[in-house]
Amino acid sequence: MPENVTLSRRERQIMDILYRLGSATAAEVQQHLPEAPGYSAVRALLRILEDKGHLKHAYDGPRYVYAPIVSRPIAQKSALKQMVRTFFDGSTSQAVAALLDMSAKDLSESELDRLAKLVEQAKSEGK
Amino acid sequence: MPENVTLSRRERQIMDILYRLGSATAAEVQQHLPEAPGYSAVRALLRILEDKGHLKHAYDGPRYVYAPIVSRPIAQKSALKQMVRTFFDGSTSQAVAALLDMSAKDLSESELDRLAKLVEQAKSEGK
DNA sequence: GGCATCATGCTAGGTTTTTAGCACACATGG
DNA sequence: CCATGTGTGCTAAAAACCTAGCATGATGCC
Repeated sequence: MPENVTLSRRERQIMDILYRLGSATAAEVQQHLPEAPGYSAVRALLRILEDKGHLKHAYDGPRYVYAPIVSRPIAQKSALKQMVRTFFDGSTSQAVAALLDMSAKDLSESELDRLAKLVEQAKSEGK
Repeated sequence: MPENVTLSRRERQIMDILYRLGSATAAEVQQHLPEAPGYSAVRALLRILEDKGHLKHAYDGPRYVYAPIVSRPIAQKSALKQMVRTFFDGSTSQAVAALLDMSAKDLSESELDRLAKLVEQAKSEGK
């Protein structure tokens, strides 16, 4: 379990990439890093993250494939909580409103229907 | 304008606090920092953040009150984008769904109504 | 077999971050 | 007046972060 939640700059960048990709090799991580450092540096950081308990590696043939230890759903939840707390005074509905406002035009009809259903469902559950 | 977006660990913590509080003195920031360092250290970091263009200070009688330069709405948007991209494959509706799922029980009737309206509105606008 | 290739493990340094401490300025009240 | 408390600016050094380079082992191919 990752006890130290405050990651350094590079560590956070790497974790973000891994959550985005699901899992990745050192080379892939390197490709996605902004202002990418050398391959060695990336590997060293991956090892550190593994030591700290944030990552694990598996073998894909000859090389390592790294993946976060905390599952995506859990990490999502924790990130959302942090976000709502920091930027929306703890108000989920404010956050949802901002999300909708931000990308209303990108949402398809069916996605909007799905969201409407979710809101309905929340209503009935709340009663 | 803040050109360097990648903040260090402490810098990010401080910016989060300031977005949460709106504005704060050095002492207040210190109180909210996890594993808070000494007062001097906090002030030094605030000065650095100001140099980098992330913060500005105003005078509240004898002391400084710091506030983010990038407005909350803009920062919200940017943080949400990052979040959706990292944890939800770029899908806003997935993110909304997760938010609702996470805290459906905390939402009041009226808040849910408001969200339903927003979804409706997005629908009509999208057409 | 021997050689290139590609992987990992490790470690030493350079750089950045983070911190505490000191110096100074300005109020306040005994 | 002058001691005291509370604020800021600055600086040096400790700590953490980040990086490159080298050693080593496995694999594949000529």
